[in-house]
Amino acid sequence: MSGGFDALTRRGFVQQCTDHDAVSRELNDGKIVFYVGFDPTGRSLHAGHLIPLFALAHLVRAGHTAIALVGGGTARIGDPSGKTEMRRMLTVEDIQANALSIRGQIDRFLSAAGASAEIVDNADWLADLNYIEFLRDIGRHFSVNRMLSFETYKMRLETGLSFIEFNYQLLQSYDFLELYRRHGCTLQVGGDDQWGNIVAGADLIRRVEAGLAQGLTFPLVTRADGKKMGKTEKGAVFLDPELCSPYDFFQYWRNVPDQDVGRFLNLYTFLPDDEVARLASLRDKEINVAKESLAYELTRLVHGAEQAKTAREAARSAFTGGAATEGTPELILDADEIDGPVVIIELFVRTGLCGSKSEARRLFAQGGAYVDDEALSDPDATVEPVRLKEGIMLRAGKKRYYRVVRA
RNA sequence: GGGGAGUUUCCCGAGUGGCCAAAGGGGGCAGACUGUAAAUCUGUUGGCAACGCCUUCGAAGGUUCGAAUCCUUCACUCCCCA
Repeated sequence: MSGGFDALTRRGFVQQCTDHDAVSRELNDGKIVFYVGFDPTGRSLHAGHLIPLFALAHLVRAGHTAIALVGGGTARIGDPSGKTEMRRMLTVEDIQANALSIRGQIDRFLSAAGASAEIVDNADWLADLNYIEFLRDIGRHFSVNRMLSFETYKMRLETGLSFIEFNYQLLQSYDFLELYRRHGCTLQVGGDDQWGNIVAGADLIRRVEAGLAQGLTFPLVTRADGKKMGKTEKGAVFLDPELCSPYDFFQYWRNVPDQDVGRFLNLYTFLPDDEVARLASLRDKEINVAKESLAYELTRLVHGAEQAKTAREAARSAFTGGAATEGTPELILDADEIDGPVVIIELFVRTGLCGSKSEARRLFAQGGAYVDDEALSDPDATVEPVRLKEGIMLRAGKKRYYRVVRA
């Protein structure tokens, strides 16, 4: 197995390298140990973490050994890179719980992707560090002058940077050193916002161990329409099905801007190059086929083939006229809470289709409320209990569906 | 430690005693157009038992017929000096 670097390049994963020649040689012809870090600042990974996960899988498939580092130690500090404000501090318990669930997600994704990685937590070596020793052994290698010149700190110097966050780079560099020592890890990969931290780590290894380590970053993916990648009105596109249902996950990718389709197929699927090229060349209406493939492939990797098929079918039937039943979110009403006609506005609110009754009234007034594909305008409209037994399909606007049934 | 500026509805940002549920922009939602895309145009955007009522302008008090706007204390943020 080889050609790891070429594969990454071809697919658009390479943004910057510390030493292009060395990195490409090692990844193409050698077998190395590399690592990528994930911060457990939330309970679930989200769309933004997919790039490192895919890159990791590509490299493992090419014969390299991967370490996925969960930053249970560094999460206690917060990475200022690319941020405008300090993050809310999390409790140690939260971080541990997050770390646990993120480990599971990494495992699940990688096995679906036909790869594997050793998962480590930097809390193991950071949590009990001795401050004085750390300053003497590690801190002395860092120049404040040089750190301040890094782009990642520029923004924060405008708005304010606390000392604790300023230390983040030292800790991440120390991680790299620690993995170099323990596992012979000679490459760190990560998003381009991590460039400064990665370079600092490679420097530290050179200074302390006289060793040679490299770094490689991925582009920070943006959308052609300028919307934030992996963000919807409701929040981030999480991998956890409880935070973002497989259907919503599927729909997010199904609705990506045209211009992004080719690039995303390369980054977010393992479809072979020629298939990607074929799909990416589709135009106009046809491009919807490509979008569906993108959404299906990615949903399959994250949620499994069953969920992916269900989501695809639900989406298809929802948008080709007939309202879907499977895969559409469903609200089940207890029989004993129904004792007469039910006001439909209430149902829009209960299902979460509308955030409040006022919002629901507005929806009705603007002609965006449907029950079983019939537009409703009367805000006082009700449904008979008999009909609820069969189940009714609520719809808000063109894309949001919810099924309501009486138990 | 000293001095200064600030904290407004999802975000940015106006508003300095009644005409303020609070300008404008962004975002969101809905409608038209479409390809479940983009762009564009229109409407809408605190809540409710809704021509009225209730809650909101960092927190708590106070002045006033009446406060986002004035006073007091507290919290947090930023800037300058040490």
